[in-house]
Amino acid sequence: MFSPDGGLPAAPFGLLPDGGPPFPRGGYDGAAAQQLFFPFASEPDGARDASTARAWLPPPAGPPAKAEARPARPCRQGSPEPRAAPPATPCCGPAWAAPPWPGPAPPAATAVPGPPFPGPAAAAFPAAPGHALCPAALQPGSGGLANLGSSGSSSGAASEGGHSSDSGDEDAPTSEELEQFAKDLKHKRIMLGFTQADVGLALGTLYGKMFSQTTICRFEALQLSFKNMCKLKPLLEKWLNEAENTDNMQEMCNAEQVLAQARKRKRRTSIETNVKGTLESFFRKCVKPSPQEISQIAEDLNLDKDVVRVWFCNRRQKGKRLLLPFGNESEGVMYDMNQSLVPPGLPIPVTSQGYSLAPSPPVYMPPFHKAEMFPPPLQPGISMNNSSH
DNA sequence: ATGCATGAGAT
DNA sequence: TCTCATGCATA
Repeated sequence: MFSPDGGLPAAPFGLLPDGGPPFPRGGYDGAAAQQLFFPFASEPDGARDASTARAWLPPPAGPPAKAEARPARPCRQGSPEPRAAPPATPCCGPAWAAPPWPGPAPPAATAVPGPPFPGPAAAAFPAAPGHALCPAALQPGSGGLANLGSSGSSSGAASEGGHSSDSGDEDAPTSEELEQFAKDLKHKRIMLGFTQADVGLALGTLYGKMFSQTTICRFEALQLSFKNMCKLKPLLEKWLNEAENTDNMQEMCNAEQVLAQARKRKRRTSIETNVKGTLESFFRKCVKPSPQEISQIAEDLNLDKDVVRVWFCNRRQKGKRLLLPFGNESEGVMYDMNQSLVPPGLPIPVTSQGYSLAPSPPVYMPPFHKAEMFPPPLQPGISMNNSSH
């Protein structure tokens, strides 16, 4: 384990004079705070322990028992995911604190102008009995999906920033609905014997926009932005409806889409734990170091500059998931991503991965305001200048 | 399930 | 150059 205090690899960085703000740059502008992420921590290990498992309890009716757990395994095609055994006991709820999303449907909804998805979902998609499951057949008619086909890139759907808080778009699901749906989806999916990868593939077959296991996983775990969740929900809703009403689901999954993604991807860098710890401490000092600073850090840590840059980007993204958004003061934290994330006095939990997870259970973070922001409460031992003595 | 990477669009 | 959505690769 890596302890930020003592164990820190003597960070030889010349930068970050212990005194003032290590990095001059400010960072998070309003925009950052806008894209709300679910605050539930979804840390790999213990981070998400029992203590946080509060939000969702197994459906009263004893979850697994639920249904026609059809033995038939719809589609098996190398999806690595070990078809989870029926959740004998839903002990695995991704404990996530009260939905941090803004109650009133945020802009996102606009992205999916589709039908209102009435509670029971799917009404819009009568699960055509003999549905050909042909992508084309399912295309847009219904409405919202059309949007998806596009880019697949963030802005594609995200660009709807505006949202005309009136008229027909009031159908943006509430956080509760999303939460419930995600839960439902996962449960039913498992009951039906599909893996997350299967679902992602099926979406491609059905709607021409395929998603990875990762995305489905994140959806179920509510680890996407509210906007993103809103965008995907209709699709998954339809998939679910299809899956429950058709026997040909296999076909949808089988999708010959063996997309030859021969795109050479940079080999994933594996950052050592202690190095991560160092990066983490830098992050606590400044979430958005300047290019020069990044270079410096990279040099000091013997990492590629891009690796460091990307690390910070990802860390910021992750950070948003761990923090409650502004404007949610009632239960949230007013962290200022510009600088430190660590409130004074609060010990910094460190995961097995050496990450400091400010709020394990986000809800526990005492609310405080920007005004009360403090200087970078660096851990004594983490001093960036290796002056631990 | 999640860490690191990519790429489009926004700034 | 950043954010955001997304995915490959891997723990």
